[in-house]
Amino acid sequence: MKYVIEGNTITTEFPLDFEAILTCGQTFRFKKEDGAYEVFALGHKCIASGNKIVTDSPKFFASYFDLDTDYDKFMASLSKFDELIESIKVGKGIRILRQDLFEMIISFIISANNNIPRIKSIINRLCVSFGEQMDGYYAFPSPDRLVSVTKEEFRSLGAGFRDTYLQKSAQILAQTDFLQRVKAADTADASKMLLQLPGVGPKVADCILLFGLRRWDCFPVDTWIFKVCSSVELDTPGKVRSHYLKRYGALAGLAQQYMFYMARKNNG
DNA sequence: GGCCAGGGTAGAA
DNA sequence: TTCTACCATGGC
Repeated sequence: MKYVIEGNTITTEFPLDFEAILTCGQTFRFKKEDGAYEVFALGHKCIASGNKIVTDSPKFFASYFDLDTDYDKFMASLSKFDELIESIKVGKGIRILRQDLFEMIISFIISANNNIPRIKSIINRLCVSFGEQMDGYYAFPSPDRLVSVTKEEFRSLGAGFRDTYLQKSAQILAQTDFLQRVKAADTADASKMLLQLPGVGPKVADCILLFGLRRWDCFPVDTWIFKVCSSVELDTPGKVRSHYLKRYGALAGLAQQYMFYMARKNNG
């Protein structure tokens, strides 16, 4: 896989599908503007279209978009499962973004029993209200900033009943060495740790593991995935999860992204 | 107007 | 251990 950084522009020699990458549910901080995507992560911004990424932070976004990873071999490996062939065809441009752990924890606590347009707007208001002002946009707020945000302030962003979860989890993340310890833990231990955060249950923990810690041996089961994957035998989210985790192994998380993307694309 | 959204929690059984 | 009621909010 090859790409070139010249000045503030990254040009890849392979095609990129930003629509697939950004709308498969792993990030909420982007908007489409004149056919291109504006993408925000932590305190960075880029404009992405075609095979080009324009940004003041080219090295950051080369890593963010995971440009050093060859996905062809993963797709070839997963293609031996018949049920995935269609969704891989549809979502073949998907890449798993390398995102910030704290940003993922807060974002996916907000995602619980919520819909994607609303999650995006709540996170946007969170950044505008508490994030550092950059050049024409706002950074994702730091743990040190969110630790002093009140329950009422979280509620006023539209976070609803998630206000106390956000407030309590922000305290833990800002005032302990939780983030460092969970990064160092193996997937099983990291999962147990994440489940102890207020507002983090099995599904949110799996999303944080996959998107914030790059643990691909996870299979988040939300309502969309459950609709597609449940059956007479697999009649609970837990059964769906363990079945596909065993089936896809170290590539389960990537497989889940293909399935999620196609499920949402087919059903609006 | 009821149902749904990238669900989790507390309390009951 | 598993089951239920409840939790804000906006789009459909």
